[in-house]
Amino acid sequence: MFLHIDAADSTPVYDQIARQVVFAVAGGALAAGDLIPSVRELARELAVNPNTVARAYRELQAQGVVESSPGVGLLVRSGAKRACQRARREALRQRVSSALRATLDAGLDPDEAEALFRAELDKLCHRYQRPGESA
Amino acid sequence: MFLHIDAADSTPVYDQIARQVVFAVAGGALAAGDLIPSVRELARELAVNPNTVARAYRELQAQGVVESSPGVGLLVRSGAKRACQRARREALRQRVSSALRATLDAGLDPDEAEALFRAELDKLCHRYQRPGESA
Amino acid sequence: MFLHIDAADSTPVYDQIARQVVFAVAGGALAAGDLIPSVRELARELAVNPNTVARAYRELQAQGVVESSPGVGLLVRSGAKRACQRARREALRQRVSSALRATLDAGLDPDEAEALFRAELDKLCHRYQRPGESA
Amino acid sequence: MFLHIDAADSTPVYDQIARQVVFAVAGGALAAGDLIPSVRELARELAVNPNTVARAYRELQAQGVVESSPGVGLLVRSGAKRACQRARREALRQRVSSALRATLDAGLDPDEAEALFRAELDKLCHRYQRPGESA
DNA sequence: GTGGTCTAGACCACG
DNA sequence: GTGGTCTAGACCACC
Repeated sequence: MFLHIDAADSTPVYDQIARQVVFAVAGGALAAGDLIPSVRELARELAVNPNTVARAYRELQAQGVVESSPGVGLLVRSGAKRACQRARREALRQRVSSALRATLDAGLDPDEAEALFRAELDKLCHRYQRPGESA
Repeated sequence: MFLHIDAADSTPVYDQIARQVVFAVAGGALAAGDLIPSVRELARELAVNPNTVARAYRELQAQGVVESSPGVGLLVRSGAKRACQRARREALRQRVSSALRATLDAGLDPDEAEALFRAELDKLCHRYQRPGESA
Repeated sequence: MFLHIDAADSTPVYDQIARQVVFAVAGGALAAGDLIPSVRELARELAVNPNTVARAYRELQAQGVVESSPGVGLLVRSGAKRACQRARREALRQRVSSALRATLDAGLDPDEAEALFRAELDKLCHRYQRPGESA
Repeated sequence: MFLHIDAADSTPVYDQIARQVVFAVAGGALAAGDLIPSVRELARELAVNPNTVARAYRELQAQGVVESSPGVGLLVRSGAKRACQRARREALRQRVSSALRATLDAGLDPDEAEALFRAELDKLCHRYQRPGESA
């Protein structure tokens, strides 16, 4: 399963679920017409309250990412991919922007902000790309 | 006054106040022994409830940033500067790190993350440094 | 319920609540994973304002004794017991130490301090152990 | 001067002053008819607000420990010594008693309370009586 | 139902 | 004047 809940994250669980579904559609892991996991199944897998999953799904329906097919489940809508990519881009942009704003507000100059950014990026890349993996 | 409340910010008002005091101490705007603004005065200036300011100040006391001098006010503690600088650095580091993690989790590769970062940094710098100002 | 408020005690109500929860964890009356009484419930039982209980609980969270499970309640954290025992021991030690220091500062010699201590201990033990109960 | 202010002590400064005068009378450091330091002089020595000293002296007058001699100052009253000794005894008794009560309330049994007491007494005696000093 | 934030206003202790 | 405590009640997010 492509979903994971981060208890340390301050964003609500239902938001984490909805966001990850959007990102999965944006990245192609979920394609138009695909069935997403049932509320009960996902709730069991993630060990969260079914109401929480249901709320995430409700928001995804409201955003037009999925649609209900009675008796079948929730399907990824045909036009959803492009919208999800836009949403993903915007969400990331906002997050990066606000982190930068906080940094500059705190009195660091752009060079220091950049150094901070590079240090963190290097740290994180070691998790995604083991040294020597990609020549 | 060095404090401003951002109503759009989802972080609680009392947290914004406490954080900005910590940053002011880290940056030297407030030095050891300085009296910070009184609860009532700051509440009036920021147009918030005195209890909200009091809560921010209570947390600053708990963190050891300020200490109460009964009948006088709250004073910046002598050893606070270094701790505040550490706290500021760590807060910024965490924020940048989590923004980057979200970016990479979403499937962007490091180059795309960097491009995103640069674009936002350039946007923000125009607020801090008018074009052509510094060669 | 294991909690009681002593109105005659000059220590704040929220402190009495927090301390008693710490002591309950230290003594095993509350175990890791246990749900502590809800803010509203405890406020009703003790006949104090919910905000007062909330403040006690906030401090317990800050101390790492309990953690919030959104929509569920406050749970005793897994590692809390040992820390609570340490905190309890230290609190008692400080109190005894300061009473003794005051006694010696006042000019009583150690033997007089000891006599005073024994007299009070005997007085108090009669509340905990009826005369003749234990040889 | 026999007075010292402990900033770490949570009891108010004026209380510390008044108490120490009472203890000085009880111990004979101040005798009936002695003049206690003037408000201004003591305030300067202790580096506290004159109002604070004045308040301490007001309480001492109310308790009948000192009396005003217009144009001269405040004198220790003739009958004060015995009352001060009683007050000192009672203050210490209460403090020891409340420390013991807290200890027993916390679940320690009398033997543990005694062990705690002895440990602290030994610690403190090393400050008052250097090893080998009194055989 | 849960906790979390905020407002409003009273009262007290200290200087 | 200062901070500290407590009450009362509103609104929100989450489950």
